[in-house]
Amino acid sequence: MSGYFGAGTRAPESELEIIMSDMPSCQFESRPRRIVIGSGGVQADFCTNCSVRPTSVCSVIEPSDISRLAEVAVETIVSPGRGFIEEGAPATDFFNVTSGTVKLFKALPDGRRQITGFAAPGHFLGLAVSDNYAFGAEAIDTVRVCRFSREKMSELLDDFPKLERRLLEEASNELVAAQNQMLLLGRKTARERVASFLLDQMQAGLLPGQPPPSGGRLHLPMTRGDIADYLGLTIETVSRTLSWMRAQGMIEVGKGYAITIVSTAKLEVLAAGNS
Amino acid sequence: MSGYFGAGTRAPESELEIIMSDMPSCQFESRPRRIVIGSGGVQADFCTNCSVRPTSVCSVIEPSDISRLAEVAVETIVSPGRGFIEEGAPATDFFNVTSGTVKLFKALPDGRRQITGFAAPGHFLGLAVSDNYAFGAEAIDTVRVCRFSREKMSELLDDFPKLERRLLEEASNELVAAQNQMLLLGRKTARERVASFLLDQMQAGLLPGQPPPSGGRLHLPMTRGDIADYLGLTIETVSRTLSWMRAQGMIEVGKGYAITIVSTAKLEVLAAGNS
DNA sequence: CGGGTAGTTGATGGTCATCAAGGGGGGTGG
DNA sequence: CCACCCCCCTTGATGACCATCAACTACCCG
Repeated sequence: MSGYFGAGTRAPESELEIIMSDMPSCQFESRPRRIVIGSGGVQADFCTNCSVRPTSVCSVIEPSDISRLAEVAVETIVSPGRGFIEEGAPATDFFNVTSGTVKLFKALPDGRRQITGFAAPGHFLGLAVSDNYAFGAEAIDTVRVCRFSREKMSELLDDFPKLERRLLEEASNELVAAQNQMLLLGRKTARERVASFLLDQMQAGLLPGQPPPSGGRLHLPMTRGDIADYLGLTIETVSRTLSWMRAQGMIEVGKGYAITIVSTAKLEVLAAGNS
Repeated sequence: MSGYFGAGTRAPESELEIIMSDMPSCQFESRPRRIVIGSGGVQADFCTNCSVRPTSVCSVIEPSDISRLAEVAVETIVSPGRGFIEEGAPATDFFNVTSGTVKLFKALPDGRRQITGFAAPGHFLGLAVSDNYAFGAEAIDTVRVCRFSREKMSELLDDFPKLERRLLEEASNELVAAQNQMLLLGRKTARERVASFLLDQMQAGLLPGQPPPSGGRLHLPMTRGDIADYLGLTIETVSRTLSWMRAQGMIEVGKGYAITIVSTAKLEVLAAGNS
């Protein structure tokens, strides 16, 4: 319970904590400054009213047992650019994303970085057998997560076998995604990678949770740099490829983080591996 | 039970089946010709004497319940170059590798292939939520696998909660490996990739199961082509890189599939990301 | 208005893929 | 037994794709 979450003092019964952004850029070496606001008894409806419960691992807990869940969950707000899991640090907690988008990554000593995935609301984080986190996690926009201590989670697993099966399902899904990403990183060209990425993002938007399905219009929360680190490319190549796709009439690139997919068909041809 | 395993007739009580290599090269489109040799009642010691049980998921089943395991397991021999899981085919079975090495892969329509992992004895295959396999699997050398039908496996999971936890552990380990591989594929140079691969292979050799730990001497069962498809490179680049490492005094390249690691330290410097 | 971040576009170069040729080993059949 | 073939591997020559370096714009915030 000490360890990564640093030197802040926390009333054990608190139910909301905030990891503030106190530096302009994300220097991961610095510990996040945690500020606790609000404290008091645990609310019984804390989980009942959770917007992502239907789509998250928590859905397997019966309503009658929800209080058990609420007892061990600590809601945490992480501001944009803030890291809340440090690669290699002792793995003390599990997390469940309830809003916002998280990037998961691994890094080499010289700073090269690979984003291994983006975690949207409903996503469960921290599956690792080792005592240390195998990856880092950082908030892209403002993120809310439910935090569970490892011990408490272990107790929950003992009491709710369904939870374990659900986690296995979650892990299996991630494995499939990881295999797809390996194919992308190992064998696809830059154009194919970007096309695959855009289609995946559209797919993710159509799923439950997340903003409503809008006709080909994407609002990507991540920067070009994040996309590059996810696709194993550079910022420039991502930018150039998007420009090329726009010139081909496949997409429209709006201001900020908006991209509109004009021709899903053309992108699919690309993503499947034709130039 | 029909489906991928083709048109062979099998006595339901048989306990050993063989997937023969009946073609010089591995044409995956052809169904493996399955020949059943030996039949009769299930042996109680079938699993008790299994060499990989201590290191596989089966280890969580108590000796008193071992017969339950033996009832649903079908031992299968797959000859070199034979595929026994086809990407996209209905996922009817799970597998547990008991000897030999398996390559797991995904492919693009034009034939580009990415090997997502090698499965050594003790490895559990087939974790997928979907009704179809997300990857293909092919024997590198002569492989023995224990095959479990999906339904029977599901029953086992209901009866042995420990099994589920063990599978979750297995999946988590694979996820960590997949994340490492994404970092490798997305951000490492050819030299770094090959160095990482050699070190990983040495590590795998030191683990329980597998041949005994020998001083830096590796016997890689896979071809250069497999290594290339695993590392996202070409055969030529793998070959050139190995030659370069030999010239640097890092390794010795023996005949066949033997490689001796001379300087682990130099390889580690490389793998961590220095040129 | 100045500084910082994010993005786009251009010029150039390096890393690795591609094309090509040749050697060595294991299998089969004459 | 040797010729032949096929596969695997190695090494060389060339070129493409994408990274790197660099300049410029837009935007946000003080």
